This record gives sequence, structure tokens and C-alpha cells, in this order.
Amino acid sequence: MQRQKVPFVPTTPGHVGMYLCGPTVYSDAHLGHAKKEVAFDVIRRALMHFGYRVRYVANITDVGHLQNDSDDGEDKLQARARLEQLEPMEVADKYFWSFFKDMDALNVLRPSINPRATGHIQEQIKLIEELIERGHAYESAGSVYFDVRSWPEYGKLSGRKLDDQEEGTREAVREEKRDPRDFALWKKAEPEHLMRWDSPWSVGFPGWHIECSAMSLKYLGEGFDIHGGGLDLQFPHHEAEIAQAEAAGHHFARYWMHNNMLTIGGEKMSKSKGNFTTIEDILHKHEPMVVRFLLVSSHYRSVTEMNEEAFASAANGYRRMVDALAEIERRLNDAPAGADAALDAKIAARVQEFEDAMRDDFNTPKAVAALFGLTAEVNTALNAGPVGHDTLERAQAAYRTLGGDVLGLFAEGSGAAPAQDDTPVVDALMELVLKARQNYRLQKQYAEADELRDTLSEVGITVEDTKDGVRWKR
RNA sequence: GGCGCUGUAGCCAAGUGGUAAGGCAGAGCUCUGCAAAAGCUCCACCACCGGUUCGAGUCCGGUCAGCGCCUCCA
Repeated sequence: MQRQKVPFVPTTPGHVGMYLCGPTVYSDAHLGHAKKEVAFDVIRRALMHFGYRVRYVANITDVGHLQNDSDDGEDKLQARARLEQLEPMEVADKYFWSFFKDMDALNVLRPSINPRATGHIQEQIKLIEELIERGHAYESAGSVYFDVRSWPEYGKLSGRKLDDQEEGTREAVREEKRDPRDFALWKKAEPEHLMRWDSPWSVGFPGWHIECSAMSLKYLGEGFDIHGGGLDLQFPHHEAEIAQAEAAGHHFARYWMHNNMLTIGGEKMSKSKGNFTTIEDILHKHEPMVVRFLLVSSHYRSVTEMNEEAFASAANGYRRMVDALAEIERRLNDAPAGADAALDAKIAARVQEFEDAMRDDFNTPKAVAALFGLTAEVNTALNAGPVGHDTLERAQAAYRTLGGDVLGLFAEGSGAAPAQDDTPVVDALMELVLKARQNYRLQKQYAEADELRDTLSEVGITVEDTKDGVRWKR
């Protein structure tokens, strides 16, 4: 809340409670969601790596909030439902599942608790009642609004002063409100509004911000550790969350973390601009791990530019690391016993470098650089000759633990859409083809040998001749 | 108008006042039947102008450019 980087000290030693603002499930998740989810997934994984037990709560917003603040705004879920000719809750469930399918593909760990707004109407009503009792909220025409004038701290997170805010920007300043900046805690439902619940004030639906205050406090308790979300939610959403919770007498989140936005051609990717790429679409063009690698290659607080060149660069760079790891694991099969002290020291230094980077506000680009440093050193050693088994295991552990467990990489084949496993067949065929090619080569019939190699290349199989014999990969 | 962020090589991207990490692309070399892979080498007057300092990409002021939030958005 000091609006700067500060040392982290959890409430309960050894434990961390994290809350992340999740998606409103009314359309496919796009790359912006991926950046947020991966950013906080890495933070969670890093905390776990450093020994914390993490309770990770990420909500799903499935209440249909209005598309804008004017009177006739349509509910987003309902609008989608009309388009797809579904019940609003069918829409919510459809995109709920597709969201998890996308996140699984990106190797984002599932939350410890995944509360849905519609399942916590009672908790939200209770919090609103507390606010009314304390004089920070008032009912007006069946709706309930938060009284920002009654809460001087409103604005502390985003560094805004009420009086600086431009008035009248909104099309219709609702006369129901005492102040145009008051925000809805409960809205009376118009007759055509489908998602509606009983409340002391009207049949209606909760305001957009109240669910996060209610659910985070319910599952993480008073004064929980970390609250995360996109930078674009800082104001008004998170500001409102804090005001509601604290005005009602609760201790709210102690640390706030915001991921920055993703740009394409320098412009923010967003639903309203229509310049977004869905995760499903991008996964048709790029491996999930490449997408994830590109995301962790920039810092969560920085803007990430995503263009085709960046993807190509990420694909090649990631491949280099994967190849090094694959070679380590191949060599483990017939490595001599013992260790290589010089390389051991280098591995330990890179591990240290990685962990230092992560400890400094989760500096993933720096951590990735440490892995590339490791890659160069390991490759050099592997080129030089046999490396001891123990050392290879240490190198493997460095990749699997840091790149794998912490950054969530090297999880090819995980998640949705597992490819049909044709490995045994391909292996057998490759053995035959390579044997034939080797015969051509021994008889110096290079044209024939190269033709085989070129044909394989066309179907995505690379053949490499090395000192130790032929090797292939796809 | 208010609040805030950013400008680092062709691209992506770190950078705690003390000679500018890393990756991709590119060039050369080693290895190789040729390739590929890997390794080595090369590749930045840090938007501009002032100031503070022994020393500034890093601090201060200004200029220019771009972006975000203030309305739904991750």
C-alpha cells in the first residue's frame, strides 16, 4: 500500500494466502488473461519453491454485470446468452470450462479454491449489510450504493483524490446516487434481467466489486497476504474492494500486486479494442510452452509486446533449452559414475543466480537468463566429452526444478489435447530409415542419403549426424 | 483535465550511480561428406537538452514521442 516494492513478510510464518481476480466467464480467454494467469502462477510456484505453503484463491465471476454504467446497460452474460441462445448460466459454465482447458494447456496450476460469485450471494449480502450499519452505504430505489464521501481513504491504492476525478464523463449520472462516484453494491433487477436473487432491498444482483471482498475474506481470512490482478483493475475495482472491506471493519489484503498489460503493435490488447487473440487461436499456431516461455521472458510488471517476431524468437530460444535438457537426459542412460567438480560449481552458481532473481520481485527475465547461462555451460561440457552421472543429475534437476517447477516450463504434452501416442511406431520406422541412410553414407551415396534427410525434414523430423552417431528429433 | 507508466541494438527484454544481462535474427570461425546441432568471436554514442556527482541508462529539471487508468476490460 506504499505504492512501491517492499519486503514480503507473511502473516503466518511459512504460509501465504493469495487471492487473484479471475475472469468474467462470458467469452473465450485471450492472451491478456494468459499473461495474468501465468504471472501469478509463477509467483505462486516461486513461493512454494521457497518453502511456503500457499493457499491460492482465484474467483470466477459468473454474475452478469452490466456492460456499462448507464441505466439501460445489458448484462454481459445475458447478452452473450441471447447471441448463443443459451441460459446465462450455460454461458458461464461453457466459458468456465474453456478457461480451465486453456490454463491447463499453459500449465497453470489449478487454484486451491475457485469460488464463484453466484455461489456466494449470501456472503455478499452480509457484507453490504455491515456497510449499511456502519453508515458507509445507503439504499436508493431498491439498489444499494457505497458512499465514497464517507470513506476518506477511498483512492489510496491508486493514488487518486476524489476531487481530481473528472465528473460527468459518464453519460448518465444516476440521480439515485448521492455522489456520481458512488458505486453499486446491489442493483435492483430490471424486469428483463435474468440473473436475479432475493435480498433485503430488492430482487436483484450484486455489484461487480463486492464478490471479491466477500470471497477473499471468507477463504483467506482477515488481513490476508497477497491480492493480485491486472493493472487495469487497480482502479476502480481494487480500490472499491478495499473500501468495502475496510469500511465494513475488516482487515483486507496486505500486499497488492498488479501485472501489466500485453500489447500488440504497441497497443493494449483488450476486449473493447477488439485487437485480442484468444488463447485457443494462438495455440493453433504455437506450442503452449512457447507461449508460456514468451510470457515469462518479460517481467510481470512490464508491458509485454507480442508480435510474430517475438513468438519466433521465443520458439527458437525455448527450443535451445529443451534440446540441452533432452541431451542431458539422453546421456544419463550411459554416463560414467562420479561427478565433475568444475561443472557442479557452475550449476550451483546458476541455481543461485536464478533464485536471487526470483527473490527480487520475481524477476523472471533474469531467471531465464540464468537458465541460458546454464545451457551454454552444460553444452560446452557435453561437447568436451563424457560427464559424470551425478553432475548430469544435478544439471537435470536444475532444469526440472527451476525451469519446470518454478517457471512451469518443460511440460510438453501436459494439459488438454494430448496427442495420440505414436511414439513406438515412429521409433521403429526411424530406426529403419536411419539404418538405410547410414548404408548410403558408408557407400558415399550422399545424394540418396540427403534425399532421405530432406524428406524427413519436410514432415518435421530433423536428422543430425554427430560424433557419437546419428540423432533425430521432431 | 486528473493520476500513472514507458522510451535500452533489426526484434523481444533485464539493468541496485562505477566500464550495457540474456534470447532471437545477422556475420565470421571450429566441427562436419554436406547439413544440422553445439561452441567461440563480432554486433548499442541506453529518445533529446540541461543539472547534481570524481563518475548517470540509472538521481533532479525540462523537451519530444508513445502507452495506460479515470466507463466494461487481465
